[in-house]
Amino acid sequence: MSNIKKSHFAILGLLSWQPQSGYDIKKLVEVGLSHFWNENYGNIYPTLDGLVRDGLAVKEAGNTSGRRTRNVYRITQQGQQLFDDWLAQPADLPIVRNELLLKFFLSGRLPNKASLRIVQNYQVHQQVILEDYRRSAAILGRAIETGTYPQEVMMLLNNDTRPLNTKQKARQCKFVLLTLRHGIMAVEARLAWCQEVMQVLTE
Amino acid sequence: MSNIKKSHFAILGLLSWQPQSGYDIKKLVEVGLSHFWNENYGNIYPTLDGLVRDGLAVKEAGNTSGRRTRNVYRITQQGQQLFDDWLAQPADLPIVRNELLLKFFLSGRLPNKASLRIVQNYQVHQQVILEDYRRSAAILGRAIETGTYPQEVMMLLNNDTRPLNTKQKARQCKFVLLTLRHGIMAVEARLAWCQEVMQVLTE
DNA sequence: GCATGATATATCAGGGTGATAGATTGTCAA
DNA sequence: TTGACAATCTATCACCCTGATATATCATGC
Repeated sequence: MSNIKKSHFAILGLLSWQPQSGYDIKKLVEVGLSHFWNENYGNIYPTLDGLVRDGLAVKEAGNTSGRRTRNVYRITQQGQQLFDDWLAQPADLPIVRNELLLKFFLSGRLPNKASLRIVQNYQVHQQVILEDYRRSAAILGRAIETGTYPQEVMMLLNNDTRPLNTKQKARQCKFVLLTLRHGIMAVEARLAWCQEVMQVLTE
Repeated sequence: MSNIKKSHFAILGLLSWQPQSGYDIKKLVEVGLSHFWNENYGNIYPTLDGLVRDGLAVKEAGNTSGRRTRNVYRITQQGQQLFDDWLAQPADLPIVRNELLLKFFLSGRLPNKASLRIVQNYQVHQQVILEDYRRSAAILGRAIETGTYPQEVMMLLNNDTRPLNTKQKARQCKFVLLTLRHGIMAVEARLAWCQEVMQVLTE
């Protein structure tokens, strides 16, 4: 039962965050949640259909302001109830699949130079990601401090059209920022590991 | 092409580490690699069959010292070549699926108390894992320092039967320890995040 | 002798994956 | 204005991967 329909609940939960389309969900996960979650179309659309079938969400005609028709999904009270139950359950441990670390581990048979090359590659990639995260965090932090939400903030929330009151915005900003902090600290830890390993392997 | 046969190469690489059975592979991954990789039987056995079919590994009758027959797989030169090529390719970024963080994120709609409960749950679990990792790291560190490899070390290497020379043992210990350090630093970062978030949400 | 647990192989339904097709609309420059 | 291009949005597919479980053998201890 552990992994069954985990994405099911994830998508349901994202609808509880705000009503949105399948495309919005994909974007939101890509932009703001990518450091700890992922979803793809092949899963999103069938799941949304399933949610509607089970009465956990309803399909609405989205704001067609000039654009093509959007299917916006809104969570129902029944869906909200089911999601809240799931939220109260203990969660499984994080699942990590780190190909770079696997390569490092399996490079032990070769000379140190090969292992070092892998670590350096790791370092470069994580450095880029770190700067990206820090930039986003700075934008969010500034928005929360000043209480102003410019375009670039709303893009991080993937919410450039729907009106929200200030309190909602501040709350959303806060939780995106807090989870982003998790991503930043994870990346910093990886970079510290790179430093440590390079020292061990070159001494 | 990104994710195709990633496990394929992982298993091939584990055979390059040392010849072993499907059961050994499962154990090795569970014991020593679980913080950054996972494999399961449903994937291991078909993959091993495939490797043999493609001439990348050979199936040998394992040491049946009292036990039931073991199918031990040994990488071929062709397999080694293919694996080394893969090792030299740049790796994809780490994939993380953190259900706890997802729940935290989606609990923003509720009072702080709900979010705090999730973080506390996270903290407890990671604390247990950290102590476990630190225990293993201490054992490995002692073995490398002293050059002695007691039973408990060989269990961490999942190698309690096959004879290896001292140099090989030391090398294996070193790389298990180095990757374990990655796990430790990742868990420490998560715990630091818990601290930070609890402070923010209670102030 | 018998319960229990470790060792070991194998299989399966179905969940999850990336890639991509296809349709529609905004934009911007030539 | 027209055409190229990017962005928006829905949808589907083959295949990989997952967890759970069935089956069998052997060691151990009581």
